[in-house]
Amino acid sequence: MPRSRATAEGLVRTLVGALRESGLRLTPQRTAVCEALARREDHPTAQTLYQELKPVVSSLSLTTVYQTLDSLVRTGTITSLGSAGDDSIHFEVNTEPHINLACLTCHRIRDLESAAVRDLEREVQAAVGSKVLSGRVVYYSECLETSIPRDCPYYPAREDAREVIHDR
Amino acid sequence: MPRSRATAEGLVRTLVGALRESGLRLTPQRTAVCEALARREDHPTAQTLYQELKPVVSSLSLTTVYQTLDSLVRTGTITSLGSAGDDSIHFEVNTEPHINLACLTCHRIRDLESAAVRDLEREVQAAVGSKVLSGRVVYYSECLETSIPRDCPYYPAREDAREVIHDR
DNA sequence: ATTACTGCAAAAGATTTGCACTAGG
DNA sequence: CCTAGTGCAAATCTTTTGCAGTAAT
Repeated sequence: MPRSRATAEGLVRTLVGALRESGLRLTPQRTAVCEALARREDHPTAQTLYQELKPVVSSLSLTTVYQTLDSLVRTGTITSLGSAGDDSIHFEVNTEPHINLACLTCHRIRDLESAAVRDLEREVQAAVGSKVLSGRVVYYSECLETSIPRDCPYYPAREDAREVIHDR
Repeated sequence: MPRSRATAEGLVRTLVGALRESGLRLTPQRTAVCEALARREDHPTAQTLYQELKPVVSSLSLTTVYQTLDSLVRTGTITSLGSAGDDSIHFEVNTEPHINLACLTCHRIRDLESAAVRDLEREVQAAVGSKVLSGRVVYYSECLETSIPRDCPYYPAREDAREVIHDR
């Protein structure tokens, strides 16, 4: 289900707000990154965001994308999911407890609703003295195993297919 | 709870056996990596294993450690947990469904029993058509938040202080 | 005005790869 | 034997850092 415009706009406000509240300055570059994050339905990497934004915001550097993502992670408004079989870090804007299913074929990540994950959060926090900052629940599925690549939920597994699929 | 000798020996057999059954040759280097994995109680990285084994098995290269770990992951006998706040990949020998709690201070990972995680496995497999190969449930806690480093559940970061210090 | 933020280029690291040699089976 | 496996060094690639110029507040 695609994210509604209203939701996306709310997200931008959340992200930008988080930065401002952290005492960080509101630059056009940072705003652009926040907007892209709110707009996208997938789990982009720094490179992905950079490639998307660079043509539009020519005064943008990869360094700033990394820096902004880092700041957002520290505010807790986005989450770092780690690798999805490729070797780059994917980010998650959906902070609701849920399952991430990473496809080792196309390196895309799908979100799954899950009641059990909500229990987990509680379980973990209860078991730990220190504060739990974030968590990730990632499962890996190998679409090639089906012998029918098309069975990959995100088929076709092309690197450039990212913008085509919206199954967040 | 330390791993009993009997368990550790069983583990070595499991790991070595998995390699053999994959049609891979049994070299002293691979055996050494399996033994180290079975012996350790933590979640080592390739570098950690290399540093531990190199003095003993001088004919060991980092390349081989990586290659062996990769093979083991593919057999499903060990799991890749991803980063723990440092930028290296930690491996998990315990394939039982459980929670991994990573400390962002010392970059070590603790295992937590969890009934909910077992439910998760089922939930995920049910929701997906393709085969789920592996999964990881990792939560991050920031011990520094307590302002008392000693509150880190893993403090002090003694024996493998190498893993502990580097804060990229 | 301050001084945080930015882009760029270089650095840092972790992991991978090419290759010729070595040794399992 | 035969070819998979190995070490080494170089290569890759992602993420980080140093620095001097630029702009948000």
